[in-house]
Amino acid sequence: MQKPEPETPTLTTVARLANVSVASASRVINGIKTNPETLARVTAAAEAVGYVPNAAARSLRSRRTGQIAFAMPDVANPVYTVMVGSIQQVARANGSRLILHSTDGDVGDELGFLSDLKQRYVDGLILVSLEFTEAHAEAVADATVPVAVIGHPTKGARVDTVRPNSRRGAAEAVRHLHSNGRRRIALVNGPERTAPGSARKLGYLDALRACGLDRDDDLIEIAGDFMIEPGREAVERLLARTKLDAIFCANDLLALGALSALRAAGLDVPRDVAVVGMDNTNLSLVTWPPLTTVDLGAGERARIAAELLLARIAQPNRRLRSVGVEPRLVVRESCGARA
Amino acid sequence: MQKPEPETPTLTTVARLANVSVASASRVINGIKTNPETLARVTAAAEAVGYVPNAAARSLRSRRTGQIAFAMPDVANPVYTVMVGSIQQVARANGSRLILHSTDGDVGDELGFLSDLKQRYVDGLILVSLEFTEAHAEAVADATVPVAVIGHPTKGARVDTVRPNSRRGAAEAVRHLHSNGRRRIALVNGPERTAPGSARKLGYLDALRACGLDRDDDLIEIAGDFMIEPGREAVERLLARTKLDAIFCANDLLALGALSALRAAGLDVPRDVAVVGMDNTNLSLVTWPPLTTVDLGAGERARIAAELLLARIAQPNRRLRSVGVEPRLVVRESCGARA
DNA sequence: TTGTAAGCGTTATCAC
DNA sequence: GTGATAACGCTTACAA
Repeated sequence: MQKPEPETPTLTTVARLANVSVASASRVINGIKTNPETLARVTAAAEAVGYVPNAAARSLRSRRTGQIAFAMPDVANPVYTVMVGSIQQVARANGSRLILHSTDGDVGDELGFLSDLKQRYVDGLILVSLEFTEAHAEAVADATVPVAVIGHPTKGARVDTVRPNSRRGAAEAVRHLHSNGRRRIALVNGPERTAPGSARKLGYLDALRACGLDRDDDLIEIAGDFMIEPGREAVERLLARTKLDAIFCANDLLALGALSALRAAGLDVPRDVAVVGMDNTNLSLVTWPPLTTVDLGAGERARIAAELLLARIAQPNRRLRSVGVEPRLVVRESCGARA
Repeated sequence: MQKPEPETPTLTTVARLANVSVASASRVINGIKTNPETLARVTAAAEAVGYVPNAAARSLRSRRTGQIAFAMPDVANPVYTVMVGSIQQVARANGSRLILHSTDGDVGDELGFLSDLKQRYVDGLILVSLEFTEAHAEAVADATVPVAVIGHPTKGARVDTVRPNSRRGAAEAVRHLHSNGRRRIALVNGPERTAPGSARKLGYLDALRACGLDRDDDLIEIAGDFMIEPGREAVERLLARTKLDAIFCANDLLALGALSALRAAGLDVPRDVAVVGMDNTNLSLVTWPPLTTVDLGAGERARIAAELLLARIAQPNRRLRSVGVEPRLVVRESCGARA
């Protein structure tokens, strides 16, 4: 009962069947204006044999792959999931496919991926890098396809950029805590060598100054990573060494860890300790109590980055652009006023 | 200051520089055994000009793209995020790239994607379909590249398959509730036309029977989708019409919605109402109280699917395989014993 | 408007 | 082992 295995039809097959040249067939397939007569014949022939153009041949010749890539630190962090959704929408509207790559925040892996771009399997890349180095700038420079960065590239890097303003966002969060009567406000940060880590610390310090609070390094704790478990451990260390009535966490995952550590310590949120996170991920809605957090516009940043990238692919010499997206405090129950 | 734009080097460039034929250069690049002398020369030349093979040309000739695709219903559901991570590991170990596609559970979109496969931009597909129809089976049949399905394909579909056992998982969850003294156990299900929807309902009914509980359709509510908000609404409807002391939710997202509705109604979990979810997503750890749930082995299923797919790509005529993954109840605080 | 023909950059099949 | 050379399936000048 083995089927006679029909050869996959090529453009030549179609052309022959329609009694036209491959050139004409190609034109019809690509929607280039042609005589209605031949158009009909080619369309019919293509339909008849179930013709589908071969992607490799097409991109070899046209130098377009119809694919863009998105490289991010961590697929499991919902903030990037949101970005993926956003980018996929733009890509789909453009008829492009999306290639995903999770770098685990590893600089070496990022550089490797940038270098892979030279294979030209993709028309461009959207990169989220927590730690954009000079090496990144160089890798981008000889990448042969355009790169759009979400984050903070080094000065002079030839990339379109979408910048969050997490410094201001962090400051807003801390000021909010202060205005609710909190005075011992801790910072649970991720690694400070990263762009988010350094910006959020600066914002925290900005706000302390603005509120007339003294900086107390006992209130600053660094988690090994922007993730739940490190967040929990960081808060355990904090609780062991000092008193506090509020914690600003550098992202929502850290905040989830914080909530869990506080609960384990028998502390009530927000009565004893208020907590604020950052990113406004869907997780912040399902914690108990619901998490006050700072929305850095992940979906919007990703959408803009995708649009910038597609625009540059279409027009490689346009001026570089850099767009900022402003933060927005989202108040929920995790940081009510002091009892 | 415009650089003189060095042409992107091709294999010909390298061959000329190394004073060998393109054929030899190609062999070296592909690690085919050659005279150490020429090997050295080619390697040096390639290095010197920064040669990188062109993906399109390569796959046009070799009929391999080095890419696999993963199509799932919803990027935002953490259960699929876990799968993505798992698949990416296997793909990376194999030197393959991963293309992601979110179908929104839309059957039409799934069929469209299957049909796109004919463009051959990918060596194979891993598909999660909630509702695998005859049309899917046909689309797969003339797909020109292998497909592995996570879920329940129709009989006779020519695909490697990884099956969850959510029927048994659901039954286990409900039996657990019963053994904790619950007697009015509700089911919050997703659409029953889907495979998970129908399997989980069957499991629920199995367990009722096994525990000697009567079926009461007032205790069964269907959410419009396997998501948080529909889960919340479903529970509101339930509470409005009947008494209950436990809810089995067909996935974790529904359970999050349930927790939120119960809280809003002033009910304590687990004292008044116990809740069990399904999928053991990372969300189940961060709710309050932490969610008892059924692990259907998402990561493992995805890993196996990826391995089956790669094996078939390497060996298209091997026997079709179908692997089952068994569920595991994960007990947390959301369903303690009756007070 | 349509056809002819020249590649795009590789890999694979041959002789040598 | 190595080198010509013919594809792979398509797009695109250019000529008709």
